[in-house]
Amino acid sequence: MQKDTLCLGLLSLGPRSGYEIKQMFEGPLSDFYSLSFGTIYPTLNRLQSEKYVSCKQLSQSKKPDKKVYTITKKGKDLMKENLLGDASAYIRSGNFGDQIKSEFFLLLLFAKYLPKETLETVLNERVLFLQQKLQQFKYDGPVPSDLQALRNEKSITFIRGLATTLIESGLNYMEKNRGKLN
Amino acid sequence: MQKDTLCLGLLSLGPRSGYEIKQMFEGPLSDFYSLSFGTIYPTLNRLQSEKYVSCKQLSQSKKPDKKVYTITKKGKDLMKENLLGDASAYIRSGNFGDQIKSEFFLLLLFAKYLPKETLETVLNERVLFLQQKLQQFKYDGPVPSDLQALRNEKSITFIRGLATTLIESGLNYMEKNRGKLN
DNA sequence: ATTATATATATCAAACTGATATAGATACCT
DNA sequence: AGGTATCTATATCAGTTTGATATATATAAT
Repeated sequence: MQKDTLCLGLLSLGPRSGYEIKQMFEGPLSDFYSLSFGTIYPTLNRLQSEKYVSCKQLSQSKKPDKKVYTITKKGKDLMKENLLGDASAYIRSGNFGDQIKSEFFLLLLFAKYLPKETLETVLNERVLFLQQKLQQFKYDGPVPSDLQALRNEKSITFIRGLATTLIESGLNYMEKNRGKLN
Repeated sequence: MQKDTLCLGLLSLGPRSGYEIKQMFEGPLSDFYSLSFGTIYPTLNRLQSEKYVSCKQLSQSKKPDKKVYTITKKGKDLMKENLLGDASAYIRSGNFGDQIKSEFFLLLLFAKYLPKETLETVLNERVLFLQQKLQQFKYDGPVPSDLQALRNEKSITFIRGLATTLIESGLNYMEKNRGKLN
């Protein structure tokens, strides 16, 4: 999915600044996709110059000003059109896997070259990390408005359930089988 | 993990050409990491000029010549040193998640903008893909030598078991809960 | 005061990808 | 015999993306 469609999609959930969009990519969304500032800011500027989003400079007390972007009618139309194109391209491409770069799995692959205690630490930290992730996905209390906007999406129920299931079965497997690595 | 360490690590499993390294990244390894030709070839050339690998031009019948790279003692030393550094950096970084770009999850997130039948196709194709992946990970018969080299690694038993568990629980969840997306 | 931290925007060198070019060899079709 | 397609194999590069850095405002802590 191109960055334009993704930014427009996130803005369709409510007006946001570039900084807030980045924050969405650092919460639970980070497990599925991410974009850096170097991509987000230029994209928003271009989308604005092409009238797909409008922009209001907002003064805040206790914080620096921010530029809040709102998706326009033209932007929503483009988003829907692109989304359809992306889905068709996804289907036609025949490539239904995710693009993954996993430092953890590479370290496991070359585990035999690592001291035993280093490997143990890597595994322990990964388990702790996954346990935290699991709590995040299960947590149902109040969250910042950026994340609440995501959470209001109907499909998020399905996605959170899937993430929870995957992490739980992964943790379970690791705790039962980590002995095989020694 | 830097590309140098990764290429050396793969060459430590046996001599390979750039094309064969790329093929390893297109098999089961693709689910954990990947590098493109544009990264692999320049890396191998540099590693050779710095004596971390040696290179033999090989004539083949029925196929074009290939350049087969073999890791040197100096290369193995660098690999082990880098691997230790990578593991320490991983632990210190505090970032234990994987970097993921998932077109599938983004399409799910914006599912409400997609026609019902498009969403159904996306889900059906993903399920078929995962079922194939599962068979690949479970398959224990003969494979090309590149993949056999990976399979001989002791840690692969753990990794294959983990991948199998994750895919199975994911498929199970999707088949039980996909109704929630309508 | 100084340091640290958080919010916020912006830019850019370095790295990486995806596409393309080139080329040898086989295989199939007409 | 010529044309097309496919697979193996190496190489390059424009365009994209990241990760780091710069700049600035404001609060909080030492």
